[in-house]
Amino acid sequence: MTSIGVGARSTRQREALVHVLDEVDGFRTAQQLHAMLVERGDKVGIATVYRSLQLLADADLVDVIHGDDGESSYRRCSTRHHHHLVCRVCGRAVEAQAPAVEMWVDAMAAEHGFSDVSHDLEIFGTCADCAPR
Amino acid sequence: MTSIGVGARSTRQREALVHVLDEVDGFRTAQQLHAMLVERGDKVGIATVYRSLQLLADADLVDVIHGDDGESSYRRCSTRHHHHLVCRVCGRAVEAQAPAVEMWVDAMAAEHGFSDVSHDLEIFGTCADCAPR
DNA sequence: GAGTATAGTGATACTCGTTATCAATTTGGT
DNA sequence: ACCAAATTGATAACGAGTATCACTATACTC
Repeated sequence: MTSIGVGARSTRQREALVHVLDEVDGFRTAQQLHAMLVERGDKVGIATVYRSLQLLADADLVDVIHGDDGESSYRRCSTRHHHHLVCRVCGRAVEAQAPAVEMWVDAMAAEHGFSDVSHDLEIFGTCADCAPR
Repeated sequence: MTSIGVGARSTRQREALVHVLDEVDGFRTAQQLHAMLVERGDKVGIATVYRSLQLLADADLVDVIHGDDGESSYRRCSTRHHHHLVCRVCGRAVEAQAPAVEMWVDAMAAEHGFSDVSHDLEIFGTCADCAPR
């Protein structure tokens, strides 16, 4: 059994990436994750990091957020639908569910005749640890 | 008085961009807007389009959304806080306000000790006109 | 355990959206 | 009209992410 997905092979590189993802509880960019792997002594190419992250994302094993600068950040998380409260400074994230939001979104979309609806809600702030005293 | 912001000069290029933005009610990428300007016969460099869009965005005169592919789209809109229901196909957007969401977000952030909180909520779907029959 | 089809890897070239550079031009105020 | 400062635009540069392709590792079969 692999931690990646059905039909995907278990390789040293993928295991290492999953291991690193499990070590942090915040969002990290592909480049940051690659740097962490190199620092740990795991030799993994940057292309493999991108490919594996895409696999994980497709399997809903990691969440992806798109920053204002267009760079994507990744984080291991639960598979059921949820939103994030993300620290702008350290990337630490808190998962949250909001049934009220889901309902409002669905009603909104239905009212305007939109189908095949999805949504994106991310909350950004500065966490207590990173706040200037 | 300029339509761009305080301290900014009113130039032919900026007026043309604002004009084009007013013509469409959906989100458009910088490249699409540039193409529209060229088609209209307005000679504007692509760099100026990017610079002007950034000015408008900083002045909260246009909204920006970041697609999954990292490309940004822009749309002229009201200055007060709101969310969007955006058609994936044609870019058409409906503005909406959701006090319930705002309240949930604030409560959520306070509960976890986050400060300086902002949020992003975009709803994507296929509008009635673009839906396959 | 050896053989093998095939998925995965990685160095690198490439794409493409966006930003920086900088000389030439335009604007707003005097 | 004059001038300082802002703006423009052609183009070079940048950077995240993807495609290429020869080589390697994995999983499966016998």
